Amino acid sequence: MNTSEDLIEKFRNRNYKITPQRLGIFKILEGNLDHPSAEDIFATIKKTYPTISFTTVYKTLDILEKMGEVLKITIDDERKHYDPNTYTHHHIICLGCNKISDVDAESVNPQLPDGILQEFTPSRYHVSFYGTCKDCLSKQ
Amino acid sequence: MNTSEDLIEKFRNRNYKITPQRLGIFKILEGNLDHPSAEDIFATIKKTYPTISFTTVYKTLDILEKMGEVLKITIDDERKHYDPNTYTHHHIICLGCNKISDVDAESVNPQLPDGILQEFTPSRYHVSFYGTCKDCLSKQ
DNA sequence: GATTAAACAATAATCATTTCAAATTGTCAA
DNA sequence: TTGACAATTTGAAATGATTATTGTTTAATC
Repeated sequence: MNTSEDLIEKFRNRNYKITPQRLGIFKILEGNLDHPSAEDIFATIKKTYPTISFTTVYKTLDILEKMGEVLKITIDDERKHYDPNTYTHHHIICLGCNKISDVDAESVNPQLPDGILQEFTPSRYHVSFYGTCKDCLSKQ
Repeated sequence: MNTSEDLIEKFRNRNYKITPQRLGIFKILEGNLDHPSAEDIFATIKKTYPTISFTTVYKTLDILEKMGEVLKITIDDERKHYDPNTYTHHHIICLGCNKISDVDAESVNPQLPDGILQEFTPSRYHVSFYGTCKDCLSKQ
């Protein structure tokens, strides 16, 4: 997973400018395991950078996604989430509170049947587990 | 997978009315393997039922989803898709043309690690394979 | 056929996301 | 260190998917 410094370096390599806004977003993403939505990130950065606009957040996330430095997760019906951990892994989402947690890739091992391989060339895959978390279970 | 008659029966059991519009939607879904979006379904039914409104399509799909008779698929960034095949299975999506195809469940067999099972009670899972289809591959 | 609750169509509202034009700001060379 | 320029930020407005509202119509039941 990238540190802010990694991302600064990678932005420089592509001649993208390092602005305080972008730096703030990098810091929020650094080591983040919470799978924040664009709105979450906007709300967080606004505390230290009150004038930042939503557009800037979206654009920066878009750049990061196109660079392959964050993953856009579409497991939630409501909104998209961003994940700075680009190493192959999977997710479990609680149907009660929508919290998303990580599942390591090694243990999960889905197989693609031979028939499909003649029609498609897969490049990656993602497993979404749906269920109920401990907290939501105890509330029921 | 449900036939129109199955859905009529299930609607009756819940005291939902059978209208020509709903019947039209049932027929479109019957045996459908194309994973249509709400817009696709709207466009199709409009040919035989030009006065139908978008709202009616959404509401009917919403009822069907809540009844568990169709699945709402969120694997496409752009819009949601509906799948009348509610038997556990998975999907492969072409990154070139966004076409979604089915993958049978038996062959795919993801495992959820023990550690996670103490935190979450999974109820279902879904695997999304991403790749390039034969057609798009030949175009490159 | 009359009654009534449910479903319809039309329209407006909402929500996440994108686009746009103008103002601002990093960057780099002088 | 400064100035120029292109990239970036901003705020507002647009978009596209989806949901809510509201009168009108209709399916189901008698």
